[in-house]
Amino acid sequence: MPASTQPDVMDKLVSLAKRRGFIFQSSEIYGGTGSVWDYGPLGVELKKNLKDAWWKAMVRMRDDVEGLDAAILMHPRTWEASGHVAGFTDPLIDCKTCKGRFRADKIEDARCPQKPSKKPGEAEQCQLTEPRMFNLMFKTFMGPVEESASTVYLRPETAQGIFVNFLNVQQSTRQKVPFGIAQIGKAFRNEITPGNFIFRTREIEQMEMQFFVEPGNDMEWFEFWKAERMKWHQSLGLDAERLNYHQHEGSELAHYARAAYDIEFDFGGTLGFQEIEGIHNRGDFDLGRHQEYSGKKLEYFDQPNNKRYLPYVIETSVGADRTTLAVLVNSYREESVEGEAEGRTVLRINPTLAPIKAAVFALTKKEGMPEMAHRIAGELRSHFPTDYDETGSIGKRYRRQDEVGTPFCITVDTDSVKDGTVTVRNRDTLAQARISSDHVKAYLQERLG
RNA sequence: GCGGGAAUAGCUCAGUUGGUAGAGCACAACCUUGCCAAGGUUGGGGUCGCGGGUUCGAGUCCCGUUUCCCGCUCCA
Repeated sequence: MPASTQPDVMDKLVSLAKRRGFIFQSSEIYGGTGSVWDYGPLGVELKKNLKDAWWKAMVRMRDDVEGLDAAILMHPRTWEASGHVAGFTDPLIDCKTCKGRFRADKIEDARCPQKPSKKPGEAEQCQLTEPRMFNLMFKTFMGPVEESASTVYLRPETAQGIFVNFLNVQQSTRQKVPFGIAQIGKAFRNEITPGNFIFRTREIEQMEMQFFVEPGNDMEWFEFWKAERMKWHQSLGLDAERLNYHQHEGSELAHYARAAYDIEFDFGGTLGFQEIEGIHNRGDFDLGRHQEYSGKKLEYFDQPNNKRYLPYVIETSVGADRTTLAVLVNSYREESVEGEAEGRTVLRINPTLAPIKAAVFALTKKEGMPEMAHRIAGELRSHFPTDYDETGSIGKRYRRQDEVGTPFCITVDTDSVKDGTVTVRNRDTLAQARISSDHVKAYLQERLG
């Protein structure tokens, strides 16, 4: 993992996010809930725009990917088949003396932190506890009476909802392999060490696509999606030099994976490069296991070639929360303005993702300016999120909008009332254009994409 | 989950040897100005994370707890 050369803006971003209504800590008035966050008025717009951009790229623009929205609660056997009941249940051993913690199945490799030359248990002061289980899946009950209800889990990943619906989707849409199924949804993990704002949380939103291919074509499609997904992140405006691939090798590979790459983003500071998306070749592990555990055949029938096989799966899995954070980190700037003592804080967010697209100002509260500005704002609002502001100096209002990444500000002045022209100010260039108020909508639509 | 540190207004912080809380910025109203955070007046907002204890009296001392940060561990 390359070291970060980018500044650490996380603390400033946490503060800005709260002050301006992007992200709040969950249940704050009760002291907060560990590593769970709420998206405020601007945050929900930003995240929704991000999810819409993904959905458009993965589902709407492709005829070989279908959408799905599977339920969070699934049959408990799903998680036995997927390997989560076993894989999520690691017996851990603590050392009371050296304060170390080790996985019971890895204890042979581990070294005692207090006596690195020895293994835990060999160092004379080491006092090991009995192995304890840490299940990272959230467990709950289905049925009103707890004692007689069945145990169910909040899904720790969205992928299994796609696998169990593989034939439903294939048959209902008459898709032929190769094709994919995409979905956006919540997943839940009892992370032992969450943190870093919305980077690692216990309730996450994933954007996943499982692409089903004929065995033998899998690595070709793996390379295709690996490249495709990198291009997508760059299309969001994430800087190319802040993105890189990380290949999983050997013990890093998950139990299901034949090949895996992460796309990492440089969050700056001590966090540095961290995974925002995983591209995995899962082979036929999942369909094979579900076939075995359910007793239902999940094979695909290739009619022209009269072949029957379990498809291999290329998975792309991106965290919506992490990518939202990446967009915020990437766009945060503190800039000096020529001739100004105070600089400005600006989010240079891709206009497609910006929570507010335009803000309309009345230069003063006199001479019919507020009325005209309100009228323009009202017209724009039916096309995209639009803000109205008439308080404070004009410069202050520009700064307010810069801070939340609004691409365009429209100002109504005394001339506007007379001749119908307004000033449109560009967030990034600070350039001002004088155009007819009748053309504002078209002007913005052209530039917002 | 373990060890260490922290928690006072929306934000950043001050608060003396224990004596019932302040600043700057932000926010709201009004005046003024009028195209890049100008100025003035006024105002709202904190039972000092939460719960106990010691004390005549606790933001301050003690215990517990929650949350956050750092380091382990974990991230299948």
